[in-house]
Amino acid sequence: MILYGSHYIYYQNLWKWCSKKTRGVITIMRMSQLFSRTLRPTGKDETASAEFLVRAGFIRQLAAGIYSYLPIAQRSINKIENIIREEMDRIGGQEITMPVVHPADTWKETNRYFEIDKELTKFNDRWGRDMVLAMTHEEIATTLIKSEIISYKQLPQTIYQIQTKWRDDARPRAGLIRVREFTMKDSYSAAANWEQLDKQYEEHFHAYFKMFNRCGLPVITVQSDLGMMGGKMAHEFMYLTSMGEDSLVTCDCGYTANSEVAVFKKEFLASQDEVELKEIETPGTESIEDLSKFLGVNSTDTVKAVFYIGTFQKGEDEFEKLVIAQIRGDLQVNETKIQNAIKAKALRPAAVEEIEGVGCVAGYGSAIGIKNAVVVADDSIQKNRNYIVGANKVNYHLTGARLGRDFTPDFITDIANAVEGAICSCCGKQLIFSRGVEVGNIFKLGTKYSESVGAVFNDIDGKEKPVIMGSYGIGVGRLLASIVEEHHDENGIIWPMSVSPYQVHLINLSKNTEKAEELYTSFIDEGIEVLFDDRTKERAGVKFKDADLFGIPLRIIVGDKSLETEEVEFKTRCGKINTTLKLEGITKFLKEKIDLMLHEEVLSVTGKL
RNA sequence: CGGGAUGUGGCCCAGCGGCUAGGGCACCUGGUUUGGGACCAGGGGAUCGCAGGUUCGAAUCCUGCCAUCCCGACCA
Repeated sequence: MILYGSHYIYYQNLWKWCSKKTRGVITIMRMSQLFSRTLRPTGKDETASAEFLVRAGFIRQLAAGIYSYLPIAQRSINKIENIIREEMDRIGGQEITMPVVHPADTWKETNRYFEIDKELTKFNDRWGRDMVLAMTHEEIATTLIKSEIISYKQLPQTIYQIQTKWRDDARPRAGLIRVREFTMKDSYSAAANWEQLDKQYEEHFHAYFKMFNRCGLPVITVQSDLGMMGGKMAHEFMYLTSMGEDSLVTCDCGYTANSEVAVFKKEFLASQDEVELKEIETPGTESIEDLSKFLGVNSTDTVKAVFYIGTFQKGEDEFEKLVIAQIRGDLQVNETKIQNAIKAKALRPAAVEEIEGVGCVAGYGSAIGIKNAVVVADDSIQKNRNYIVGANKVNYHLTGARLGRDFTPDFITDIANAVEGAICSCCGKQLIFSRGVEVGNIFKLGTKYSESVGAVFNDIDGKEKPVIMGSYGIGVGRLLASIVEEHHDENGIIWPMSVSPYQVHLINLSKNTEKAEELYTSFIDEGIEVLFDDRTKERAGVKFKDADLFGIPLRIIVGDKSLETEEVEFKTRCGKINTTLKLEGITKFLKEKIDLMLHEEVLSVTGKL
C-alpha cells in the first residue's frame, strides 16, 4: 500500500514482489551501486580497526567519538546483534526497547544524577524539566520491573535491549574502541533470591563466551571494579590486545583482575618494640628514595602520604575534602581503590595550596596531627612496627610512628596498586600484566536500584522484598572493532564468516559479463550472501585491493582464461586456498564451505581460551 | 581537565608577509590500456577552521574562540 497524495494504491499482484528471484534482486549488492566508497591509505598512524573500517567504507566519523555505520558495516552489525539475540533468548532473555531520553527524576532517586559528573549529559526540555541522555538503563529497567513484577511467581526474569547509549567521555579514541555514542546490548535480571541471581549471572557468563566465540573473538574474564554501578560482584570480558586501554593482571593459577582492583601479596615484617615518636632533621628528602638513602633505611620502614581532593556527596549537596592516603614507602597507591574505600564521587590530585590548607607539607607530609582530612591507610602498614613518616614541617620527619597510636586512619584497607613484579596472593607466582579492551561486563547489582526505585515484590512468605537485580552489557561497535583488530593483515580485514558483511565476494574481470551475472543470480537464489564486483570501469588491481580491504572470506574470480575451461578461480581471504573450480556444482560447494567455516571458527576460537 | 600537535577543493599534503593559492589522489569528458590501486589530453571544484587585530598588502604575523588527533587525568 503506497500513499500518493490522498490516494491509496493497492498492488494487485503483490505476490510477484515476494517471489524468490525478485526478492533476491532487491537484497543484492553490486559494487557499482554501493553507497560507500573505499579510500586510499592515509599514512596516518591509526589503530588497524579504525584505519580499515574507515578505508573500506564501513564507518564515517561525524564528530569526536560519534560515527555513522554505512551499509556494509550495518550488515556486520546486524549479524553480531543477531548472534547476541540468539544467545540472550537461549537463556530466557526477552527483548525490549527502552527510551534514550529520560526524565531526570529516576536518576535522582538512585542519586546517580548527582554522583556522575560530566559524563552524564543533562538538559532541559521545553518546560524546563530536568532530562538526561541515557548512558545506561538501570533506572528505567528497574522502573519497568517495578511496574510489571508484583509476585515471586513471576521471577526470575531477564529483559534486554540493543540500544543507543550516550556517554560524554572525556577522551574518545581509537576509532570505535572508545566512543561517546554507541550501541550496547544491555540486559537486566530480576530475581526473588540470591540463588536465582547467581544462576542468572552464571548463565550470562556462559552466554557471553558463546557470543564472543561465535563472533570469532577470543576473550578472558577478569574480576572488575564496581565503579558507578555499585553492587556486589562484577566481571569484565576482555579482548587481550596491546592497543587495549584497560590494564589487567593474570596469573597461571587462574587469578585474573582488572589492575584497578588487582590484589597482590604484601610482605609482612617481624614485629618491633614500641618506641617514642621523635622528630629528626632530614634535609632535602622529599621522596621516599631520598629519605631512605639519607637515613640508610629500607623503604619498607617508611610510610608515604599521597594527597588528593575527594568530592563527596551528602544528600543533594556535594563538598570537597582533602584526602590523605598513607601507604608503606615501597608501594604505590591505586586511585580507584582509594576512591572506593572512602566512597568519594571523584578524586583528583591535590594542589600544594590545598595540602598546606590543612597544615600538611608536601614532601614531608603525614596524617599525624591533621584534623580536617579524610585519612585512608593501606593494610601494608603494620600495627606492630615503627615507621618513619613526614613531620608536616619542611626538612623534618618523625621516627617511631605507630599505626593506631600516632595516626588513626578513617579507613584501613587495600589501596595499593599492583605493579610489574607483584606477587599473586593466591599462588605466590609473579602476576602477568597485559592490556585489553573491555567488550562486555556482568554485574551483580543486588538491591541497590530496586531499593531506591521501590521495585518490590511479594515473596512466598507474604513479605514485601526488593527485587534482586543484575546488569549485563556488551558494546556492539567495540566488539566489531575488536574483531577487526583480531582478524586483519596489512592489506585489510579478514572477517570471520559469522560476522562478515557478505559470505562471497564475486569479482568479474571478464568483459563478457554474462557468466558472472549468471553466477550472481544463482548464488542469490541459493541464499548465498554475495557482494558482486560488477564494475566495468575498474581494473583488476583495484578490484583485488578493494576485495582485500573488505575482507570477505570467500572470493570467486570470473576471468576469461579460466572460463575457457568452464572454470572460475576460488580464493580464501586468509590465503589458505587459491585454486580453480568447475562452474558445475559451484553453489553447492560454496554453501558447504560456508557451513564448514562457521563451524570451524567457533572451534578455533574456543581452542584459544 | 592538564600537556602536545594539526586545521588549505571530497581525501592526503605543499605554500609560512607579495600580487591569479599549488600538487598528488578522487571526480567529469574524450582517447589509449585492461589479472594486483594504468596512461595521455582537457575540465569542474576552495568563504585557506571562525572572529577580531597589525599591515599598502594576511593562508602566511598577533590575540581570542572552535574543531580534530595524540599523551595523561577520567571512564561499566
